[in-house]
Amino acid sequence: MSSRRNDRAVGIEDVARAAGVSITTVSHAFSGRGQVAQKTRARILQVAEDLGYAPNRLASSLRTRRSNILGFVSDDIATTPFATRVVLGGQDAAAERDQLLVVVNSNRDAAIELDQLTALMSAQVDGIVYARMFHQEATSLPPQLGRVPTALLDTSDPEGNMPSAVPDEVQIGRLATETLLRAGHTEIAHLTISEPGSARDGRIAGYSAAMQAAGQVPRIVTVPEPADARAGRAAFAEMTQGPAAAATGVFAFNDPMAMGVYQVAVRGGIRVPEELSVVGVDDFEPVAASLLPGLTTVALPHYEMGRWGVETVLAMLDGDEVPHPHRLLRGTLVERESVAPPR
Amino acid sequence: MSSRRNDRAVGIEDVARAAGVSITTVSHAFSGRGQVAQKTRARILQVAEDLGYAPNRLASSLRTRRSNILGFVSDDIATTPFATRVVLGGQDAAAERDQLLVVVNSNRDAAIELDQLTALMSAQVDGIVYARMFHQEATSLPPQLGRVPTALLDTSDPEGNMPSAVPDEVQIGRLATETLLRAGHTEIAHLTISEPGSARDGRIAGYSAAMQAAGQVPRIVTVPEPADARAGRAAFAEMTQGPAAAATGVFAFNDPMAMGVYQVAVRGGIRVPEELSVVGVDDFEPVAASLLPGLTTVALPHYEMGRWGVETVLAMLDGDEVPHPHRLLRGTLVERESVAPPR
DNA sequence: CGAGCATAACAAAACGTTTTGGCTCGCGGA
DNA sequence: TCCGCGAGCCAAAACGTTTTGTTATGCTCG
Repeated sequence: MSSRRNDRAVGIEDVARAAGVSITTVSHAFSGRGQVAQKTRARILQVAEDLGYAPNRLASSLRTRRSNILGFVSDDIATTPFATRVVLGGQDAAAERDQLLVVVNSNRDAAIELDQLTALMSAQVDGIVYARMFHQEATSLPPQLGRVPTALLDTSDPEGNMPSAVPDEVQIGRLATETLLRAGHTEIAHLTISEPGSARDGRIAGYSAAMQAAGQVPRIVTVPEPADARAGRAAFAEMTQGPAAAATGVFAFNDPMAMGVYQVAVRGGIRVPEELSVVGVDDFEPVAASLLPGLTTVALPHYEMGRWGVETVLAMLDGDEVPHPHRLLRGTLVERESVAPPR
Repeated sequence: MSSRRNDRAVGIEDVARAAGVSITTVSHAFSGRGQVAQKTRARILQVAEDLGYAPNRLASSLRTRRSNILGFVSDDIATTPFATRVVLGGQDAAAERDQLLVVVNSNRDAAIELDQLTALMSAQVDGIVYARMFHQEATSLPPQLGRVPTALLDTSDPEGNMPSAVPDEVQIGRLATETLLRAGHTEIAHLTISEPGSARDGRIAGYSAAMQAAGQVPRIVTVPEPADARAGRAAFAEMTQGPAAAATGVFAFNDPMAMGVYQVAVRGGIRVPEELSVVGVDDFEPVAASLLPGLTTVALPHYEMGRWGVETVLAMLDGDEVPHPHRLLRGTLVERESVAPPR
């Protein structure tokens, strides 16, 4: 009733008529492309404003062959909360550059993924950022990819044609370990999972390197489970029975595992951080900040990855050279209260 | 090198030429609209397939005045993890109906929100689902809204023009309370926040109603803080000092607060669920499932809200009557191990 | 045997922009 | 006085579809 929903929206022609100029001139006034007198331009803009004119992006996309839409496809946005942050980074970068971001997720179903990719292509997206939250390994990428400028997140292109960004897992492992070393710990255990993967392997490598550099012996405890609180409990329990029982510092593969460590520690009367220092990886707020004491942890560069993804695709569209065909993004330390000097 | 990226994409005209028919006939063959002989149709589809033809949605949108794009605007997708689930519900519903969903979020900044709404309108979205994760109160909605079919989530339209859906907070409060009652508890406290809001108020109402119906006296403990683990700790500590000290069951406003209860309980040597039963609200997996013991909690109908949103907008576009102008969505109980009969 | 009628196909207009290639002034210089 | 030129504007062609209105081709029926 209030708004006249059924009226044909006001178009460039209405503005032209109202301003007493041609369509061409209105277009020029907006884009600043041709020659249009200051006075005319001002009048046109005013009229457009009055009429509430907003250019129809569909039409202009059709003509310019540029939709200003980017696709963001992820294999899992639901179960891992980190996905949210990479999407967020992508959205922010897209918004800054006036692009629309269409986020689709396949729930790890290859068939769905293919459908969605075709849907995106059909919608004439200018580019795609493709994120693999789940299996990070460079398994075969969908063939649809690459018909349009594409950037890869959390995975890489076996053929090396597409730019990609992943977290620098080795640096992350080193940073976590060094945090404990710097606090004065010498007996430091790394609790992780047994299933190989670049996150696991890299963090182990970083941990080992840091320990060796400090002249300490690495002690790695693995459990054959998904990396959650239960795994943390199991790993910590196992640690206290083995050669790493004397550890005063624990580097957990991720925050949920660190949470598990807290749980068995508190039950065993072990106080964090007085008797046991722990550091995690993720900075998954609802967990890390809620823990008591707050968990010191290495934040993964998820937001940055998202940004990098759309910025890179945009750069490719502009014809720019992509500076880093494969980029490692650093983790950063978030200090809370779970690390203290050993007694 | 592999794909010819710069070639003009194959269009309907290429298919027509290759199949030896007119553009019109190709279009008909795809849409099933006009009269086209079975044989011709089959040939056209085959040719299209061979050529890898996919219709240009931009062009068809322009012509049909239907973009098949929906906007999903949320005021906060980042900090609340629930947002993810409503977005997911929306995405699934959109994918099923072959719509693209553009998710934008304003981080609670009204100016940004306005920009994004204009961007969406300019992109000719067919409809909008507008979610208010943050302040649920029906504060003034942006005027841009309603120029296009719109559904509201987690808020409602003061003027009653737009359909909306919110969680049935009263039912949720009642369900949580009844879970404890059913287990045999009679002394049940409700830990919540002091700042009014429909979630808080509704859950209090549901709690009180359930208690009264059971002939028990409601005991509500409030703390003036954001509803996180810290608040849970504070509320539980306060509870043990007051008239509710004898409570054997606790209904926490949400999962993080329940987590806080766990924390002070374990420190006080109170065992969950043997000596204390607790139920939360959210079913925020990474917390609820990780807690030890697993938290029994009422899952909010977020995924359903997301679905409802896009389905409702789509129904409006189809000209259907919307059956529930304002809809209450029920929470469902997720049973884990934090509830047991009192001793 | 011709009128009437499906069926199958097509040409052309439209959707709302951008862009190319003019056209028309008015003015300065020769 | 005429030419050349830049500034300012415009008409029309594209972009890739859908849809409207038309035409051609048999067939059926009276």
